[in-house]
Amino acid sequence: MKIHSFKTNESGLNRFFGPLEARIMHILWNGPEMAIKDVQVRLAKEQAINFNTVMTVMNRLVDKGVLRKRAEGRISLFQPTQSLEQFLETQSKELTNDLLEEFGPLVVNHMLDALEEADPALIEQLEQKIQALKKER
Amino acid sequence: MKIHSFKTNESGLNRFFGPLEARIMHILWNGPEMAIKDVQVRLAKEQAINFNTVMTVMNRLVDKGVLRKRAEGRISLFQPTQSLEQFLETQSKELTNDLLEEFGPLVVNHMLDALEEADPALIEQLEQKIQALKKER
DNA sequence: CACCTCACACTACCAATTGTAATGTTCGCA
DNA sequence: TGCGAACATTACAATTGGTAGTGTGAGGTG
Repeated sequence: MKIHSFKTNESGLNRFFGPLEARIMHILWNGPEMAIKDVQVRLAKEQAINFNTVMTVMNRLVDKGVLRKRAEGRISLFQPTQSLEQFLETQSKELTNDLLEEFGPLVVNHMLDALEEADPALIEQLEQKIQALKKER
Repeated sequence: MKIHSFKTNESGLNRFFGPLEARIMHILWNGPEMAIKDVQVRLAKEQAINFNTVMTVMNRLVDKGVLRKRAEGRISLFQPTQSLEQFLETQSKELTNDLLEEFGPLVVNHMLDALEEADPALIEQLEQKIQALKKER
């Protein structure tokens, strides 16, 4: 399975995951390989949460392919299948492709506006890349 | 209400709508203001479909703000609140902004690759726009 | 005038997704 | 040898989208 929806009314990891899923991924991405208990304890620091709830969601994340589960004796250790950077890289690439594929020229028109608003320096960066690409040929 | 999610595993209008919703929007965007019956008849040409099913989904689309409903005597006429062009414009803009906001420089790195793959001419177009923007200042 | 039909409203059910949690099972160790 | 921790199984609730039955009201026709 994979991520197949990008939520426009959320932000951060919540764009890709449900709220509990997102908190779990956040923990796993900012720490070492962990057992369910470890995750549950960390979550419980903010909000009491049932162990089984955490287990269910984590196993679902395994089914989705974003977590890897490994048996270590009688406990299971979990870690993301991709680093956060890889994940964002993959997602942003996929979304960029999808956007271009779906909207083509329309998106090009927005890119500059969006870039300027987000960070004008990015426009420079983009131009550099275009120049580099041209030289290549 | 509005569109909250962009599906990466679908294409076309199905990225924004459920399958039946998408077919309904397609019809409404490619024809005049219509009654439920009109839409149902058109849909039924491909697949038998219950009048009430169509009505329910169309009313939900009104709730979501993508259709406008207008009483004409005892029948209701429906039409999109935005033209298809406006809708795609809005969506692509929103998504582009979201993407930049969420990923910033990461997306810039992908844009060229994506552009090149989608249509190399778009890169030209983008460069033109950058030049135009520079002159402006 | 009674009635029938048609358009619409209301309500409900199903499947999938996500959060929640009770109950059941297994296995190591005290 | 039986307890407790970790895991498995199962299920329920809310939400979203597809489906459709039943109820209501208004207009035309016999």
